[in-house]
Amino acid sequence: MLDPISRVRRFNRAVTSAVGALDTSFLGRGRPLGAARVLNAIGHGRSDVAEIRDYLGLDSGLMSRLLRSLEDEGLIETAAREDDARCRVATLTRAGRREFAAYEALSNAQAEGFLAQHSQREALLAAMDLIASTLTRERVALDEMDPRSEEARHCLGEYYAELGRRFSQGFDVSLSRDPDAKDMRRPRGTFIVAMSDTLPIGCVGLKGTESGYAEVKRLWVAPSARGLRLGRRLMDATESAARELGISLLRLDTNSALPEAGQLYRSTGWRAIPRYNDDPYPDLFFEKQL
Amino acid sequence: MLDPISRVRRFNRAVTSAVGALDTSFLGRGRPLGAARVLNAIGHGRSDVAEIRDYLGLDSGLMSRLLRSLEDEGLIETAAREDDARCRVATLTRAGRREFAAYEALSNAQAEGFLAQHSQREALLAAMDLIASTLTRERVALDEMDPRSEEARHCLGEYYAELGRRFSQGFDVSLSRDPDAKDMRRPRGTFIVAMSDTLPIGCVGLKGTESGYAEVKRLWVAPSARGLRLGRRLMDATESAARELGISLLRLDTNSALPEAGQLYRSTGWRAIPRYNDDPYPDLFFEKQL
DNA sequence: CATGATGTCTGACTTTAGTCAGATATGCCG
DNA sequence: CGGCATATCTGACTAAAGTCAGACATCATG
Repeated sequence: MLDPISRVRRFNRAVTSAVGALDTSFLGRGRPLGAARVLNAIGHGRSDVAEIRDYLGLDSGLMSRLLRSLEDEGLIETAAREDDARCRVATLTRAGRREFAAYEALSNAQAEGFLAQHSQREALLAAMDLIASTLTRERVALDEMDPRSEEARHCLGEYYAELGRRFSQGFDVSLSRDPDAKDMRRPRGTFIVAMSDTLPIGCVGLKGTESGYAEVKRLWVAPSARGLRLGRRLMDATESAARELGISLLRLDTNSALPEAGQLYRSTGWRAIPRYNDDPYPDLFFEKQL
Repeated sequence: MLDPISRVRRFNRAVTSAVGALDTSFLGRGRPLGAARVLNAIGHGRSDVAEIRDYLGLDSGLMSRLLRSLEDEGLIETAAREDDARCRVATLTRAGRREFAAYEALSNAQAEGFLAQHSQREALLAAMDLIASTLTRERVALDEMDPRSEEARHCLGEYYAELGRRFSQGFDVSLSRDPDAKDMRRPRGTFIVAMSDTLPIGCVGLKGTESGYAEVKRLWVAPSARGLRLGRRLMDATESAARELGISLLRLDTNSALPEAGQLYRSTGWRAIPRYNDDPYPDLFFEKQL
């Protein structure tokens, strides 16, 4: 029972029974699972009824009845949406928020209990991130965001930390030509964050310049999301954004200590060019005509 | 959304929807999940009705009806058990084996599809092993087995391979005092394998000698199962077995290149003693009075 | 403002899962 | 053999989930 397929299936069995246990713990609050799921979806900020229905994959009749039962319990209120009275929005009442908090506490306790099983938390978390990223691969959203947003700053922080580990001389942002945030906002450029569920797992910046080209900066993919071809997707998205912005020439610099990046550029139509700036860190320079 | 709890919960969400997708694919064969699960349990070699019921957590009434429906479909046959006619055993018919094979194919395809998502298969598999071992931690069974069994040989092979990696001079079993299998069988000694589901994830041998003590040999825990205190459980089981066998003094040798092992022995009542054999590999020797 | 599309709701229905109290057959033990 | 335990089966029930057709209000558009 040691071949890859058996190992995946052992994982499936383990996880199936764990999921079942969590569902069972949710039943402890005296309400069927369907209603509990709707309540939790609302608690997590999904207010449009159609969105919840879609998210949970429910029939509209069933959905309507579940909303009614939550209303009867006094946990939610529904109202027509301001801009389109055909649609309904649901919000938690005070009692609903209390009940939602109780479900959150159950979920958190379950998660903590799981982490406590293992004496090497970080290894366990890394394994979970890897699997979650793989499973949600097709659902990774590439969102244009402000480079100063919390998500972007998280990615950049991880990116700098990794450069520090991988460059033999370390990495100090202040010595590098740190791009100005305004150069990575439309219409001069953009900044794209790859979001898997609520977790930022990659980023890339497009920095407008005055020199007839734009630069690709800060391409980073979280360790747990490597191997999923996310770097390529981010680069494709950057090129699309550049075309939209009327940019026809892209440049970037990188370092030979990051071989997977160089590999990606070479395999996607980038051409090595001579050094075009005096940043101390890069030793490889590329260009791509769109 | 980067704190540990959120990461665990992101994993839960990802995995819940994947499990749901597998269930849905099973429904494609025109039979409710309950019946499909029973059929698969039988296909995987569980023939006793009581055992299946216990494994799937089903009520006896429900179980009986599910068996009846599979019988009506011509997929299984039930009969009274030879040695106890109150119990029933179920077996697949020819059609049942075909149907079971179709479910297996679905499971395998799903597993392969998942592996194909990722370009670093081994990392993904290691992550799944780690999580599966953590989740099934309480269900790990410590089974006494023949040291020549397939499970035992797998563990020993992994153990030797790891010593080879960790000893600077490598490891060659033939140079070591490889215990005779018969010394690790009752009543002289024993060999214990830790089984997680169908996967052997650890082992330990108790080797009887003529010298007034028994030796603990071949303590190994799979990398994916480290951090779960399995080594301690294996050692406890060995001590219990030794007591049962009337052994009152245990010895073992180990190497300082395996610090976690030395740490375990020191923290569980073992006392360092002088070298007591001429094996070239160990450099640390311990003894414990039971 | 008529028309068709959209989103929600209601009623009537089915399937699946699960519970529980007996009925029945068999095994074990004195 | 009687009496009790065990394993399964049957019938009668409930709860939850899901399906489907049609009703109704609202929106967008020509």
